[in-house]
Amino acid sequence: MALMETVARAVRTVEFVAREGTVRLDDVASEIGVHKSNALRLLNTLCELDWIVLDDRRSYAVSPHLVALGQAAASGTSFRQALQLAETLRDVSGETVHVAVPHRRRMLIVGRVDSRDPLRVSCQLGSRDAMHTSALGKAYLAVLTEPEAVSLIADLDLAGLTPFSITSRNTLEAEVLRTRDRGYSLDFEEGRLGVCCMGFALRLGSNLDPVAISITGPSDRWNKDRMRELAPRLVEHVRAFKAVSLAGSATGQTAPSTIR
Amino acid sequence: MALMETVARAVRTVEFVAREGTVRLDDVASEIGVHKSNALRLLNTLCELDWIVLDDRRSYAVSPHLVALGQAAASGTSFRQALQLAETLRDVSGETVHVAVPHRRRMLIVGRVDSRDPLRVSCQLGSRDAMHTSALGKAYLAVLTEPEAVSLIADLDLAGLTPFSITSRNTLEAEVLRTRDRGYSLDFEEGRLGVCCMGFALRLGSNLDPVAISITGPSDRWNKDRMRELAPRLVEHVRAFKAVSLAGSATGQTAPSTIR
DNA sequence: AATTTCGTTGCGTTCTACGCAACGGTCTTG
DNA sequence: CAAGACCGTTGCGTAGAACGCAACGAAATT
Repeated sequence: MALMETVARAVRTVEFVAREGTVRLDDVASEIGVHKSNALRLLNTLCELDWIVLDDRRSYAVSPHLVALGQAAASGTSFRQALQLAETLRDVSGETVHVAVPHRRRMLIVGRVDSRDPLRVSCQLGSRDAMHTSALGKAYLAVLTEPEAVSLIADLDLAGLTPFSITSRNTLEAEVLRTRDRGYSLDFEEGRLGVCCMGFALRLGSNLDPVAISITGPSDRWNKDRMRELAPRLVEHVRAFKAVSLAGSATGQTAPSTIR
Repeated sequence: MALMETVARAVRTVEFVAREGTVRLDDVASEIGVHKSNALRLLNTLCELDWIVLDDRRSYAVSPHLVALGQAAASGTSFRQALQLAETLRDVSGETVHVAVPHRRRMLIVGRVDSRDPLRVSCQLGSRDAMHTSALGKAYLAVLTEPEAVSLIADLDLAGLTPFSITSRNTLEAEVLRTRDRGYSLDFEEGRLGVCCMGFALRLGSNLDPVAISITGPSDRWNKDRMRELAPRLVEHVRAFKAVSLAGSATGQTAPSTIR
C-alpha cells in the first residue's frame, strides 16, 4: 500500500493550520518539511479550494467552510446513533453525556448532550481527554482485547492530573479488568477535581473503532451512591441499544442517508 | 499559479464523502473522474491519515476526527469575535442569532447563539441559505461594492420559497440599495413562512470575505414593530463592535480591490 | 457451486510536484 | 529617509510520484 505523499502533506498542512490557528508561510514549510516554494503551492491550492484563507495578507487560517465538513462528520450514521443513546442516558441520569473516539492515545470528544441543570459539567467538542484519567478512556480500554489494551497502556503517558489519578500501569490494568467485569467504567475526580464520570463503550461498525460514552457530573450530586442507584437502568439502556444496533448492521441495511 | 491536481482530488474526495455520508469505491472514481485504482489509493491514503474510515468493509465515511477540525475552524479568531457580537445581539433581542459566510452563491451558517426562549427558530450549522431570501444574504450583498453585487446577483437563481420571496433581479437590486441606506437587512417570511430576520454584515479581516449576522425569530413576536423598536440599540452595538474590531486588526486601511 | 461484481496489486509511462535560485515587494533598522 | 533584511513569488529542469491499464482474487449474488 503506497501512501500518496502530496495528499499527506496537504492534510498535515490543514491540521497544522487548524492547530496553530494562524500561521505564516515559513512555519508551514518547516513543519511539513518541504521547500517554502512548495509550501506556497500547497497553501495556494488549499485557498483555491476554500479550505484555507488568507487572514491578513501574510498569515493563513482555516476556512469557515470546514465547519460544514465537521458538521457532516458529526451527522454520520454512526454518530446519529450514538447521540441518540446519549440523549437517553442524559434523560435518565440528568447529567451531561459525552461521546468520544480514540485518537492518538487520547479520547477525542466529538459529541455532547448537555445536562438540563444550569449547574453542569460540559467539555468542549474537539478537546481530548487522557485515557487513564477519564471514564471514556477506561471504558474504551475495557472493550479492547487483552493484548491490545496492554500494548496501548504500555504506550500511555500516565501523568497524574489530580491526587486521585491512576499513575501506575499495573493499577490501570487491574482497573480495566474490573471495568470489564462491572460493565461500565468509573472516574471519581481522577481527571478533574469535583467532576465524576461513568462510562460505556460500544462497537457500532464491524471494523470501526469503538465509541465511548460518558455521563459527567459534579461530584456533589453525581456520586457513588447516585451512580449505584441508576447503574442498572443505564446499563440496560446501553444493552438494549447495542442489541438494536447490532441487529441493524447484521442485515447490512441501515436507513438510506437522505441529506439535505 | 499552478493548482496541485492531487490535492484538489483529495479535497474533492473528502467533500464528496462528507456530502454523501457513505460511499463506495466506484462512486468516488466516477465523481472525481479518475481510474478506480487511483481512487483506491486516494481513499487508502485518507484512511491512513484518519480523515476517512471504512464504515463496513466496502463503504467509506468521513472520520469523526474531522469534527475536531471543524471545531478549530469555528474557534478561529475571527469567529470568536463574531460570536461575541452575536451573543450581545441575542441578549438584546432575545432571539436566535446566526453567523454566516458566503459560499458558492449561498450563505453558509457557521455559528449560532440560540434564543433562551423555548419557542425559537434555530438553523443547523453547515446548512446554506439562499442569498435572495435571507437577511444574511441581503446584508452581505449590501456591503459589497455596486459592481460586485450586481454581478453576483446576475448569477443567482432567484427561485421563490414563499409568496413573499423576491424573484426579480431589479427588485433585489433595489432592496440591496435600501438595505445599504438603512444599515441593516430585513426578511419578513421571505425564506420561510413564520420566520422573520434582521441582518448585518461586517468585514473582520482586511482581505477576508465579509461575515453576515442575522437575528431570527418567529413572526408573531419578532415583527416589524419590535425590530423598529430595537433597531437603534442593535445598530449601535454593531457599530461599536466594528470600531473596536477595526482598531484592533488594521491601521484603518480598506481592503485592496484585487482579491486572489 | 457457478457467475458476476467489486476491491486489490504490479508495472510501465507520463506528467506533476519538488527543490533551486533569482526576483521583487514590504517591513524593519540605522 | 535611505539602506538593508525579510518574506512571499516565479521560472525552470529534473526526479519521482501519480496515474491508467490489465490481470488477479475475494466477496456477494444467483
